[in-house]
Amino acid sequence: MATIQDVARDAGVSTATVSRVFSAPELVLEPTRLKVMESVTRLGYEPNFAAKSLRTLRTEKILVTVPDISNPFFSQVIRGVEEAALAAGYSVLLGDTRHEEAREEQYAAMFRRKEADGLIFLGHRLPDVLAEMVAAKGARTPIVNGCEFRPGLAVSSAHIDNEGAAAEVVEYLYGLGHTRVGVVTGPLASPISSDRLAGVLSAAQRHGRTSALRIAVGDFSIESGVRQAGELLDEPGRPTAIFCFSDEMAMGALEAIRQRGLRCPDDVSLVGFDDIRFAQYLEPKLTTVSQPMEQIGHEVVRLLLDILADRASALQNVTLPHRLVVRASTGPPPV
Amino acid sequence: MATIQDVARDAGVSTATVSRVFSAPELVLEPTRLKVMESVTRLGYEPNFAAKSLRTLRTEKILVTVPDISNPFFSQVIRGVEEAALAAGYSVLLGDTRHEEAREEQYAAMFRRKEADGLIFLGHRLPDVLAEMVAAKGARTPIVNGCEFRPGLAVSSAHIDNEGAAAEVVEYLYGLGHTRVGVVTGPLASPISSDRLAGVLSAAQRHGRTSALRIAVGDFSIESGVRQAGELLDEPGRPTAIFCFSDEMAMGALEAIRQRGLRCPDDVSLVGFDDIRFAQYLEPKLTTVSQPMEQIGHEVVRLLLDILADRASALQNVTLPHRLVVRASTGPPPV
DNA sequence: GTTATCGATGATTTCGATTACATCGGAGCG
DNA sequence: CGCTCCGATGTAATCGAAATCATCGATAAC
Repeated sequence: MATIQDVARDAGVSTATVSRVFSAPELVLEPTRLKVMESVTRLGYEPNFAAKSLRTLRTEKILVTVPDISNPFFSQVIRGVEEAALAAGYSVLLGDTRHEEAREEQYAAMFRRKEADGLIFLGHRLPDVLAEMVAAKGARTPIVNGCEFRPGLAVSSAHIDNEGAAAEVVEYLYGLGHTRVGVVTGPLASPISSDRLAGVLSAAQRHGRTSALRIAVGDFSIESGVRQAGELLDEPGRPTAIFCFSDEMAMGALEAIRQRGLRCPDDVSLVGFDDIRFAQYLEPKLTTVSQPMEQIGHEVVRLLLDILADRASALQNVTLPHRLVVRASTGPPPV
Repeated sequence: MATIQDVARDAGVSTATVSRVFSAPELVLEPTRLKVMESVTRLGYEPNFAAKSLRTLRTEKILVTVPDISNPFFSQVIRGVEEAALAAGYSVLLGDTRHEEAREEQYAAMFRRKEADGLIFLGHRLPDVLAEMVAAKGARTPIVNGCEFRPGLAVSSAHIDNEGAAAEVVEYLYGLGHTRVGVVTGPLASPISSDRLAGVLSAAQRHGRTSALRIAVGDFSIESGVRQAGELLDEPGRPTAIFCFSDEMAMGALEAIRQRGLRCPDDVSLVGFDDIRFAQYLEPKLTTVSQPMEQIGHEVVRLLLDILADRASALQNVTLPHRLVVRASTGPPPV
């Protein structure tokens, strides 16, 4: 592959001029520019990325870590990230952490090695080395959190009002006449789960129905939905409505409901969370909380670009709008 | 951030020794190594990636382009790619092309700029600039194709026997007694679709039932499944079985079946393709062709690593095993 | 005892671009 | 007419690590 020297020699100019043709064309005379461009195309020159990066200390890459790329919720967020990043001239380095701390740290090391200009993490944990960076550089650290919001982390973030959304769901179920509500949460270590649970509890409290709540802890997977919803259904005083903290778990719950010969929503109402593309094609179509997944992706990139461009002075924790989408999986409780 | 010079000074050795501690520790005496390592940890040194990359001409990155990351089939393949790449010390640069040629070319340029050591593309198109590289360097070009197989492209690939699998499905349906079979394909420009269609046609021919076939062209999306399957169902002489070339389209077909008050499999049998995680949680559970998605990801990385390590002399087109998974969405035709 | 050999380490060049600074010729001004 | 200034371009330092080649002391061989 031709280098900038080859082009300079071929065009009879200095390397500085060739460089300027790319990075500041207004500084070079049109005839010179054309001469250079001709050599560029003839030799098939492309600036070497590593050399440029070494000199400028910029990689034009964003590292995105995600707990599970095969989860449609995350892959949709990633899609938004990718789109916004590309539009701003950045490309996306993907890290699937598989919920494992070891991998999170592996990617943290990549970031420290300056393999990316910024980091977007969609999980809830921030490896220690990165927490140190944040502690040292504060709001100027190019690290942003997506989907989750944990105040202690001291990084900017974009997410929905998880607590409010969950409360809304419970209010909605109470409004339909349900009293015994089962909840399948995600791992409680993540704010995404604990915030939603807080919303559930506060709604239950408002209605004095805390004791009629049944809580089961899942892990956002379909299988845990089958299992945990199944346990709720098998308890005496079966809930007439189940609220799962992800659509995937709701798919599992639907399976558990069917396995027991029950019908949804006639015997058990079901609510999911996320509104992944498949939610509206389930049978029955799933009532769920819609999250603006691509928008979260866009927003999180915007926050990061602000930091990278030194436009961000303070932390920003952006709350994006959610929406309860009522479909066919919910109805009044059986009489 | 500390540089190699800082460490060398701090440890009282030359930069060469520090470098060796990382890249060839067996060449340096244990006491020296420990002394260096101590400085490394004290200063929090991490080798600068761009500098290393410039010198070695390697990026330890694999660029993966995919037509749609939010498609569970692709995200599962990506998962396999990511895993295998990480295990080999590579990280993954993700490119979502959204089926758009412009984006494919944008990523092709990245590859030419040497932002990645190798390219895995999961679509069916190879941008011209890359085709030129392949033409020039032959089987040593670090470009590999996943999921699809187009002989003309002259790159190694990993995929299933799409033609055989599709033929198998049709044979299975004929075996159940179906005679009028509808097929919803993907875009015929991609071998993934045309190969499967070829399989369908050859099976139909063997049974002399070509004229009873109904073909509709979809685009792999749920919505196109609803639409195209709907059209097949509305034609006179409604098919008693529908074969969709993706599970997502089968989900759409299921919706179309329900919209018409028909039941699956009693009135219409349904077969999908891919066996995405959700297939077995649909109602009815979907009969489909299982593709080893993560394995395709692993294999494609292996092929690429072979090329990068200069172990690959000839093109390899690896066919991985598929499996027809019979579930509840298929049965004998109505009497 | 001299020399070839080898293992450990250091000095220096190199990778390919960016960029601060230098240069040079011509326009503008008094 | 001479000086300043400016626009266009060139020169050369620089980014941080890797790798080649040089060095030096010690050991082994004869």
